[in-house]
Amino acid sequence: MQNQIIADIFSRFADVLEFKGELGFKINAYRKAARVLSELDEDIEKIWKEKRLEQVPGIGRGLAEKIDAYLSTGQIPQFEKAMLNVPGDLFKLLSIQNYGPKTAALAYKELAVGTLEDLKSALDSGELAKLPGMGEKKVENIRKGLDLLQTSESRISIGLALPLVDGIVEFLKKDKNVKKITAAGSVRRFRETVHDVDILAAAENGAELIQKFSRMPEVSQVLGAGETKGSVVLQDRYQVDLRVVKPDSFGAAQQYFTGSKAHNVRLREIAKKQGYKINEYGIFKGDQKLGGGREEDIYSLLDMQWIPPELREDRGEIEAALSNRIPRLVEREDIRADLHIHSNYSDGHLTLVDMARTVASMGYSYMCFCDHSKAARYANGLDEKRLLKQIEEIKKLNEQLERFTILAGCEVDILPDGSLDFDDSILAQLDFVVASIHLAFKTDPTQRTLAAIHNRYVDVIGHPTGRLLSRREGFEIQMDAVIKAAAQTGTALEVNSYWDRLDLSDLNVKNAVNKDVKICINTDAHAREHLPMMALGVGTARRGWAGKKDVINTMTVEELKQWQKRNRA
DNA sequence: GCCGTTTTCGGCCCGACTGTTTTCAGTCG
Repeated sequence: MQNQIIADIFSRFADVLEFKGELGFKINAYRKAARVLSELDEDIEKIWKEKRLEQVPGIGRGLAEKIDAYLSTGQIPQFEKAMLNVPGDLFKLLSIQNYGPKTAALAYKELAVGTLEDLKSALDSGELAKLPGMGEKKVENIRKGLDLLQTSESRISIGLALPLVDGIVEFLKKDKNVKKITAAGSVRRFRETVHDVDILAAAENGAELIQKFSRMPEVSQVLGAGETKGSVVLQDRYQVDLRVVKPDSFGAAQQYFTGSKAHNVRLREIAKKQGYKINEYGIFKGDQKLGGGREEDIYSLLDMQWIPPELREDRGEIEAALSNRIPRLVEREDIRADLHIHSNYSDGHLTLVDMARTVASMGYSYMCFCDHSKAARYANGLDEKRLLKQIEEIKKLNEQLERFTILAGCEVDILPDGSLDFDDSILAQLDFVVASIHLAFKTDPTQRTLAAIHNRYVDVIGHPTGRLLSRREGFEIQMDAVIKAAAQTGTALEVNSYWDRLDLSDLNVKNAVNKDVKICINTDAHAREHLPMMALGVGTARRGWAGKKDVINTMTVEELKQWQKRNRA
């Protein structure tokens, strides 16, 4: 798929246009096309061959011609030409806070600032300060922006951002001035990684609260602090923004600051057509404020369903809400079991009984131990003998339990030749089987996964793409083929909730659910503290439009056993 | 650049904060 490559080209071209001072609308057109392309589930090359490019939203005649040029010759002449007179490091330079396209263009023209090193020299020598419109503070802010770029995390995993938000919310909640407070932005939408953390509060005295916020002990830098908006850096790494509004605007502000930007733009266009105006203070007709205290006010006045935050990405949710087709998404409370949990039989930290007790205390009605198989030597994987011993121990534990069931399963390795690490005669003795790739990532992961899907005992493919958000791309696996095969056999695909995995991703979930493939949301917990990450997996599944019926671990244990018969019979 | 039950031309979301201004431009979300 060349979709992402072309999306990146358009996105870079938008930067170039911005640097050259082109019209904002044109720049937006490129950015929108880049976003649509990167989220498209169909191969752009196929669409191109079938001459359907202009049917893709955001692609018109001009961009279709550029895609055509790229796919036939590997080049876009306009882009090559436009690249000639821009700084080599333009894309890095533009990512510096407080150093926008206008300033970058001026510094390039006057001082030939083309790289991060050039910029640092121009700052140190005082040359930058001599440019028109530059003052002492502006220069200082650019220096801060450059420092921040080099020290801060560019994107934080949702698994790290959520606890950060919770901590700040708890701290600010103690202020009597605060009427309401909540996460907003991409954290509320449960994006897998976030650029910064947004918090929204309702209070009468905004300036006072923002002062308190900017003086929190973890704050290492204050980027701004006004009456409604404060922005700080925590521990030199994480940017956190706080917005404060009056209580009667809280709902409108929640809508506004939850985004996404693309979602909001669409919503405001619709509002405008209907004669309304939306901003962070409310929804208005003329000078009259019609609502804003509750987020539902906005959507209902526009004659559409309220949209869960996880769907607000302009991926079809607005059309669905206008025609009453927003699905009832899976919720954390729907999850009856965690079906991929490790014990100290392999590389988990707890004994079977200790882990089972903890899982049971979380309100689940059953669970499954899935320890590693023997090929996973680094993880103390189980051979046949130890696996059978574990099955026996689980049987005995079940005899002592009421109203909670432990399933005996395994996370069996998919070997480089596509076979599984245990024979079918062993797998047949298990209650539940997750099959995963842990080694030889470059050895034909697609064919190996397909082979595992076709094994009658495999219930779920574990972390199907193998990605680690902070460390590595997934292996090169053809998800469309995997989804198609899973649809045929009824095999489920895992949403692994571990903060660094979130695998499947939201878009892959959406594609799978569209093809009626079942999802299994698991924590892959190796320790007690991993269990609450179920919320991250549920958030990811919701972003993929998954409903309760799409998720197998919302079933009762009896229903699950019935479901397994589709293959095993 | 895209797009069209107001339009094939003329629209294209809306506001806060900062700094350097003396009424506003640049940046950001």
